[in-house]
Amino acid sequence: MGGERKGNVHQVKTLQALQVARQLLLQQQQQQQVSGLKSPKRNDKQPALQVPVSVAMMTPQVITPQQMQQILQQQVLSPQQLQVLLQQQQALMLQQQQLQEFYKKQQEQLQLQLLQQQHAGKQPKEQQQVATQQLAFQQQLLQMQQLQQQHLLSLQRQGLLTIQPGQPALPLQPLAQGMIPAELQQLWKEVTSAHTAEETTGNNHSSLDLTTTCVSSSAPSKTSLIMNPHASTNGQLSVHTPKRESLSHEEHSHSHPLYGHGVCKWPGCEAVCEDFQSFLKHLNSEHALDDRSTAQCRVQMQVVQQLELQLAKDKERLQAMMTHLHVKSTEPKAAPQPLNLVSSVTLSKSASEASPQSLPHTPTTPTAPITPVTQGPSVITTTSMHTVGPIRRRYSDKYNVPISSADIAQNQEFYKNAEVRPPFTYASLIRQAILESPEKQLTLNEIYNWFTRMFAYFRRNAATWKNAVRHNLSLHKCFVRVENVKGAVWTVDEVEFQKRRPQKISGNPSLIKNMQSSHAYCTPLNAALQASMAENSIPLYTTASMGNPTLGNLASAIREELNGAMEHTNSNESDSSPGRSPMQAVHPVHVKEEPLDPEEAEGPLSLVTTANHSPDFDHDRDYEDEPVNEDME
DNA sequence: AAGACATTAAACATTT
DNA sequence: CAAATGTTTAATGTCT
Repeated sequence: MGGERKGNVHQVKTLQALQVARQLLLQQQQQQQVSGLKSPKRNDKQPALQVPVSVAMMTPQVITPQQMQQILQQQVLSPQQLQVLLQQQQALMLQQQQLQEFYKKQQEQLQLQLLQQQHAGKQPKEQQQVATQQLAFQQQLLQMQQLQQQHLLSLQRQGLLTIQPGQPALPLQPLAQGMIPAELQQLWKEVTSAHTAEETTGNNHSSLDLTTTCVSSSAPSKTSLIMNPHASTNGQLSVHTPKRESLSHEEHSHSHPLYGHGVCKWPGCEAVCEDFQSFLKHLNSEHALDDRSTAQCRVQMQVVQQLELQLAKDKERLQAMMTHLHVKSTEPKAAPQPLNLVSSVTLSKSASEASPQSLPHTPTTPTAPITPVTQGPSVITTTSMHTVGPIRRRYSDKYNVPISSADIAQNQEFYKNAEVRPPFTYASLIRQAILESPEKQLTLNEIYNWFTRMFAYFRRNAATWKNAVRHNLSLHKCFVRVENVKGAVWTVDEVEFQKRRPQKISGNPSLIKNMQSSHAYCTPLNAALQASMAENSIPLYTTASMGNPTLGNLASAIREELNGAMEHTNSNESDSSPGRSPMQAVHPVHVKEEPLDPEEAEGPLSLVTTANHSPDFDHDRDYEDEPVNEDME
């Protein structure tokens, strides 16, 4: 039964550092989330409550803030994404405000009527009638709001969120506590019941009352998640009017969360209230517990929920990252301690076990001698370095586990900074370097640069690995040297390259899988990718064309849905969506069939050359200047 | 246990 | 000539 992974304080903190925006909304929850943790899964030896704490402590020690930042920036949410999110929210707020104003007027009139009637005789029945009228307005308003919300949600989804059907809003309570006064808590409950039900279940509108009508609906087609962002599953705002009966209008407002700096903090309302009294007055009059407020509240809840989900995911991811990093090397340079492989063990649980002291010495971890790996079907690809190819399995992977790396981008970043030997063969790396270049050809020196740029590990022992690179270039037929005006450049003969792959990795399906996942998206992009895919996919599949990318997307979409990971969509190409059947290997598009003799044919590369892949990246260029390496050896 | 590959190291050969 | 590039050969390890 598990409780998903629990959030960890430290993670939250880290996130905050980077994402100030989110912080605002999350602050409250964060504290409560910690306390809200329950059922600490099996933690080896610590009491449940300690878990989060211990983890919190560990982080800072293990990873430097800079590192974390880098990681977070790339992985979790790009600043752009954040901005988008923020903007959207703001937009929503504005809209709400406008609507409110409009609505306010309407209401005022009604209120007047109400008052009159009340005056006459406090007849609840009459009120009800009036209320009915109000409902008409409210209904409209709600509809509009819902539409807005839906829009927002869909946007969010596109940009960075996925709401998991299976994951009911995390800690609801905290949420309520954090920002909703007592009276609203009731409201919350009401809403929640229906809300959660729908969130989790899908749509059962059974409980809807007024507004429900328009919104929601649309059976969430999983496939559409990615492809049609508009059909947002969560879009269903399932408005079920809480016809709440009695609410304690006695807001024990001590320090009201809705009041601050002399302004009403009700979403979309910024009414200025001189003092607390006037605020209360305002609150009662303008934000009485009516349908409008309810709707607003709901919206807010959604927002919060979204954020919470996001946070949860990010946390999880962060956890995985930390675990991963913790395992491999604590810090880029001089990593005396052999890192503990500990954590990696169970990603899911990582949190709990992330033992307290991240100190160098491995804690009594049970799973001592484990290789750093994740459990599931992990992948190796890297965003930019889409799949490098054959993995160099050596000491480590006896345990058949492929290599960790939840996120590609991660890896890349990771290798860039950590002096960890990349698990790929020289040949693969060289090929990767070449294919990544706009011209698909590099001079030896450029290859060197790529190595040093992409891998911290290769910033040492230059003589050694450079020799290896040279050796590989000469040794393997797949690398073809092409004379050039100002020298010679190296290119890759994909056919040749593939020729020798077969027996190698064939055994590892997961790898294959991985590779492909990345294709789907970038297919059109550059041949390089395709080539890389081909490489992995092994000759066997080569021919099998996957035809429509739709499938790919679909598959990944579903996949995503399951995993619920998809925020970093923006990385132009590539995307790490694990999963995909091996048979869908995409075959290299331009690949020429016949292996020509590398001997005198300078054109072996014909396969690749064609691609005029977008020069989007010139990044290669800028490295020449910097002598980076050399120094050391 | 053998064979295929990788990685390293190093001797040479060629170019720049 | 020195350094950068390329080629080769060999020893050693890792897998399958």
